[in-house]
Amino acid sequence: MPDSAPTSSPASAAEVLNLLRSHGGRVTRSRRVLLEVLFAASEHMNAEEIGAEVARVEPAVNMSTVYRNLEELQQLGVVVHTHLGHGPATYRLASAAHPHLYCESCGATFHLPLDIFEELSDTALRTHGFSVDATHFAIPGRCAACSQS
Amino acid sequence: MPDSAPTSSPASAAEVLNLLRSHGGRVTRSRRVLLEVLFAASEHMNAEEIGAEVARVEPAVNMSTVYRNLEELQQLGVVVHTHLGHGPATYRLASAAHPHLYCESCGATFHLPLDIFEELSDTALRTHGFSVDATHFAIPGRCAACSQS
DNA sequence: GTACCTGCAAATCTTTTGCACGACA
DNA sequence: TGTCGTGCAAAAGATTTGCAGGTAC
Repeated sequence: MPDSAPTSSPASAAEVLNLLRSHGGRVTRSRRVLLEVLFAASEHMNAEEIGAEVARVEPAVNMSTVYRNLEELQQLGVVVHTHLGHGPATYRLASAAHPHLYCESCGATFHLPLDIFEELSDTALRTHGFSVDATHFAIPGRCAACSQS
Repeated sequence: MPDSAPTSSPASAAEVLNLLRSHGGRVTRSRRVLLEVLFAASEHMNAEEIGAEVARVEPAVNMSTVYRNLEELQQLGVVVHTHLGHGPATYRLASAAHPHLYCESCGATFHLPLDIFEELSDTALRTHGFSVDATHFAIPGRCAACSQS
């Protein structure tokens, strides 16, 4: 299995299944449903939520299968995971990745445009030769409501 | 026990012990040694490393005691913890807190001056009323060496 | 003396892994 | 048919918690 292939972000579950096949993988029920869930998701979902959603269509999918398939899809570059503060990782399609603010007090999250990281990324690259990944961990802090109390 | 008191960062273990006492806490051997370890630390240490270091002076300190005391000190505002990528949290004196870059490939960390976050913090505050905590989670990415390969 | 701390063991939560069986190509 | 995927159960790692006994003040 190759490392994060720079694929041109597949736009449907069917395309990802083809990609899987072309990498020697097999198309199974749980993979098909997992992908449908991910393509239908509007919000971040953690592994358990994804498993629950998959189970609505395909009961008794095991969490280990969910984790293994999410890992597989991450290696194909189709899926990424993000850490929002403490607690379980959240997963989504790589094409939908973006930076987040995460309130450590109430758990609220806010989406940010990628360019908010521009200056920081440039500085990190210039001073340390370091390439910033702005989407893997949320920026923690306190939201407006929680700052007042 | 009060929430994160805005104390004027104590400069020695003895000062923190006084602070503890003034909050109804007691000065115990494990607390004294834990503080000495933290004041002597030049690098980030995770809970296990701290426990090992404490055990050199005071054998058989239990990890649960280490965790409980670290938590206590965080509530007093004396200690903070930082997450460097996946893996255990690292602890240090709040007065020594600063942002980090963390290489997801080799695990190397780089210290950053706080002002590298200035623009991002300003934007988050202006657009979302959000106060960024730049030290709680490291900025992930790839260091210069790992970017080449 | 009493409230607070500690050790010990067990529980927690998320994620990973070993193994034998079942299914896609 | 042979390889790959799955379920199940158990392990893993980091941290938390309940409880009974010990200690600072």
